[in-house]
Amino acid sequence: MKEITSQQQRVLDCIQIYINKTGFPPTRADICKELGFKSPNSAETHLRALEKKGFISIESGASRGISIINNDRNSSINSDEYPIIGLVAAGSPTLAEENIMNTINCPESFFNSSFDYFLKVKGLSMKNAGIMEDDLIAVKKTSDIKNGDIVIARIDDEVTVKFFNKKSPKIVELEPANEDFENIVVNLEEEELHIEGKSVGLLRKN
Amino acid sequence: MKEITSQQQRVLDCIQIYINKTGFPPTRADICKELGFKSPNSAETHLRALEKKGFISIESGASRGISIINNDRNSSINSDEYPIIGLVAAGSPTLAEENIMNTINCPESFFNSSFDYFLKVKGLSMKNAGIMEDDLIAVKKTSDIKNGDIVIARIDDEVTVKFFNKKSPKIVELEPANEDFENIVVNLEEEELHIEGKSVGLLRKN
DNA sequence: TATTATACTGTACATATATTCAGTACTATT
DNA sequence: AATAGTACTGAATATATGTACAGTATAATA
Repeated sequence: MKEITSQQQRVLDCIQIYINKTGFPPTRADICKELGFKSPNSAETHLRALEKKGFISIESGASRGISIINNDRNSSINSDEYPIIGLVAAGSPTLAEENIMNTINCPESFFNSSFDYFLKVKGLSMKNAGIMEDDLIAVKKTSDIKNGDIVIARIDDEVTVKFFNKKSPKIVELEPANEDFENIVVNLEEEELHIEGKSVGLLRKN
Repeated sequence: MKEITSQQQRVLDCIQIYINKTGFPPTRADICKELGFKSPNSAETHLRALEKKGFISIESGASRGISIINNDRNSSINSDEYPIIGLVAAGSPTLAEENIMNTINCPESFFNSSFDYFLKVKGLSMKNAGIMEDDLIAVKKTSDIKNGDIVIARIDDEVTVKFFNKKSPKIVELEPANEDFENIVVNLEEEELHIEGKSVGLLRKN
């Protein structure tokens, strides 16, 4: 699979959004309208490029004959198989194979936002937020974090799940939801804080 | 919602199968080809009937503008659609249409056990068990209950989610997981206790 | 330097498609 | 007996749509 360009990604996203919204794929004209193109051939050439690269298939002659090819090898965006990663005290929750305990088949639009993997929770530091040991948190890899979000944070090799609270441009507090645990105060000038992502959902099996 | 006729059901199934196969809805001609009709108007009239009865929506003027309206009742094909039922204080959590708030597409083997519906939780009586307001509990309709199971219990018209604890052949205690709530002691000789099912999993969107 | 890929505008046209109209026939309901 | 719904055939047509052709421009590659 070749690389996708940013414009081609825009077109691909546009198709997916259109299908989600209407239930059927867009025409060339629909894509032009969504993305501001003035010629249907602009959409056409992008579609042919996406087809050539294997991202979509186009039924020749048929109207709205575009379908998105699910290729889970490529991005985690189109995949229905989501990995479960164990929250180990030391080390970043990477998608490296040795950290993947299992996978779960799950619709892409299962939670309100897309997500990248499930994190298996250790400990009870977020107990009062209803996050218990062995719960699976749906994690979206993003740096778009607001105060009050439940984030997966890493300081050096220590990974934790906490509430995010930016007190000042320099100070971030990571707040547990359990009276037995203390706030973690991070001075961004002294320590490196990595936000691996945020929680967009939770799954529990019992 | 009116009743569907057998021919209309065939057309509806045909549309669903076509979408599953190709990724986009069929044309009138496609439906004719699949079902052996000789005139596109045969498909057209069935489509209009299905639209009138609320099974599909048709985008006027658009080609392939058919989309199936999600109605879990009509799910011979989509066995992965589970209803969400609101936990109302009064009344049994039935699958009657008026109680279904929404549906979720979910693999059948998503939790460790099969289940029948999602129950949307009201209140915080199971807070310490990690069950928060608006969480969705995956409920399996069963009477195979052990002590310690989280059950959906009904006494008269009152429905609650609690831990199940059979103290004696006559006495069942329904125990909340929140110090602000009291145990419900049920004397089976005096009151009727209906166990609607038990929790086999939990889903939270945030 | 020539070639290829990307990224568009603009026009044109064959055909794919929705949709209407005119019929026929059967069934159930009022 | 009249009306409405179902279940079709068959033909006609406006328009929705895919797709080719003719350009322009930029960037990267061989």
